[in-house]
Amino acid sequence: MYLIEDATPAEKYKAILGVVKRVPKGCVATYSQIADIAGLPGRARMVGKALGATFASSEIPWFRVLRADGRIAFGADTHIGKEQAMHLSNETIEVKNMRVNLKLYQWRPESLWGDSTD
DNA sequence: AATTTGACCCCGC
DNA sequence: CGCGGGGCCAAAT
Repeated sequence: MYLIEDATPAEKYKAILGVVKRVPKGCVATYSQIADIAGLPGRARMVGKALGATFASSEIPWFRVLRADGRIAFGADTHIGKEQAMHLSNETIEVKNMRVNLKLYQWRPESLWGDSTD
């Protein structure tokens, strides 16, 4: 059986980016969540690495990835930070003080959450 | 080849 | 909310 853990770094990055692409418009995910879904639990940092390597690729919704507390990973005074906040706002995601309410916008993949009639 | 760095996270205090 | 400490691992020094 193929384990992503045994794959080359390049393959891991591809797996990570593949998950990021699946984050739906209007939703956000956290670095650790992406790592977890990609089959790489505990590798949140690698998600940042992967995104940085393919930075601003039009195919990848990098701006939908936030830190564990819902904060944007860049300062409010940085160009990239403002750009990310703008992208999110354009998707009707409310960004206050560089932070998003995960309770409201976090992506819930059905494969992991099952069909709860919450 | 050893050390540091980085779009991170979790725990305890 | 803030700090320190440990974990994580590929890439850059």
